[in-house]
Amino acid sequence: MSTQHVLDDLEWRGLVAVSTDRDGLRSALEDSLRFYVGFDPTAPSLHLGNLVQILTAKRLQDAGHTPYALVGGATGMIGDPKESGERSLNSLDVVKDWVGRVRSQIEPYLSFEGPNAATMVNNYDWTASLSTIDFLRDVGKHFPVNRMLARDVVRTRLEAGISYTEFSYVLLQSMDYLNLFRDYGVTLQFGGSDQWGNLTGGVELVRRTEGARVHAFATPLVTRADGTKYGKSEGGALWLDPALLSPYAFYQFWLNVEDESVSRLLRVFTFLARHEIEDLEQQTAEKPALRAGQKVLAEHVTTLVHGAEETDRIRAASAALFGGGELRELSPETLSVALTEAGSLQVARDGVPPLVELLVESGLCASKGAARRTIAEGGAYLNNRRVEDPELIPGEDDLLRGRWLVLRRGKKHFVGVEVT
RNA sequence: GGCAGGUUGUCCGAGCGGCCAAUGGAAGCGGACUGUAAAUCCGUCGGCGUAUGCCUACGCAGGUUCGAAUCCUGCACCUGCCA
Repeated sequence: MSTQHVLDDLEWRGLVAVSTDRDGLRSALEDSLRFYVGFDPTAPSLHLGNLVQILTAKRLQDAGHTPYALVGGATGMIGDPKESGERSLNSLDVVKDWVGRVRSQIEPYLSFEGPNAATMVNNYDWTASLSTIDFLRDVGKHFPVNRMLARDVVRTRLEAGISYTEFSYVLLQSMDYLNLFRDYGVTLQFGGSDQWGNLTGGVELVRRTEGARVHAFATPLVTRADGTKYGKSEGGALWLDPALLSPYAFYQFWLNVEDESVSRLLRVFTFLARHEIEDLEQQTAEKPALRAGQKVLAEHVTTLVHGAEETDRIRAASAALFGGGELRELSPETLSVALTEAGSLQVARDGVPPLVELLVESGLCASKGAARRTIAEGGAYLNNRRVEDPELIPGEDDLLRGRWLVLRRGKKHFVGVEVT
């Protein structure tokens, strides 16, 4: 696909935060190799952070390498230790359900045909029937506890407490690498940088048991320019499942990315060529107000995740709502598409409630108290005009095209009300 | 096992009998400025309510008191020191 070394491309995109022996990795990637990346079903959907791994896998596949996408039916039953504290265990049924969902979220991005077709694997297959004795003898023996205790996550957790279950997680993931090496000849694993300890655990296990040198690298954590996590201000994780985060909200997230991060995110999340990205970077630097980078980023990633048709509708919706034009002049079709994308609710014509209640019912405000506050602060708008009377009941005159009301909280939260 | 200290709102962290829905910081939310950006400034920040009103809340369960986040008893968990 490209004459450029795939490692150069990954590094240029900032996707390699840390790796095992770089020269070794480089020469390993000269030939077609088999690699794997794992996803634990710890939620009903994957999120933005996982998308980095999925896209990185695709980049490697496009470069001629063979992907093994692992879904952690076993590791998901355990949960890897995170700094904030012990996880609560999920039942086998829940995990199985999530395995299916996660799996179907990964599949669209990889090719399952051709000489380097992808394979989906589930570590439950080689873990479920493993006996404790075999596990402790064959795997446990290779893990010095003093080394395990030295890991950052573990050290942090020693204060607050960590169960043996989570402490043992690294053994399971390392065993995955060993299995995939033995069964499929996999010689590269990558993951998020918070997985580095687990990645090297596998590399070391393969070295100790098979005497083979395999590779690993970690992608950086995707954060805001100031280092904080994305998703916080959006009121939740940035899910890929449209049922958990509407494609409209997904698109808006990208469109609102701060200038400082556009370049980095274009590199990580798009398949645009280097010169196209550099061009956008220049535009962003020269005329940031046009937000050329954000627009391309939003379109590209939304198309990738939710498809071109959906993206078209969202673009139309965004233009209608944020365009600054008179809402009354929008065609019925545009209005309907825009408000359906942004989110809407239906209300009976003879029972239109006062503004406070509309704000709550639409989900724009969490409670009546919050709605009153918003109105008092001047943050409530009907059809893009500020409304200061909490008891106002929208009438016939307020209806756009005879049936729509556009409710807005703050600068950019819209909800449509369809009066039927 | 003994001794000492801790457990407060989304998070951190004050309060130590009434003036406490609870100081302060962070996050969040709204406004101003701008570009649906960042930074900054201002406001707001448990629920219900037109209300000086009611309800829920300071680890859990009881008790003392006219009145408790604040005092007492028991329980759970955490931390430190000694075994």
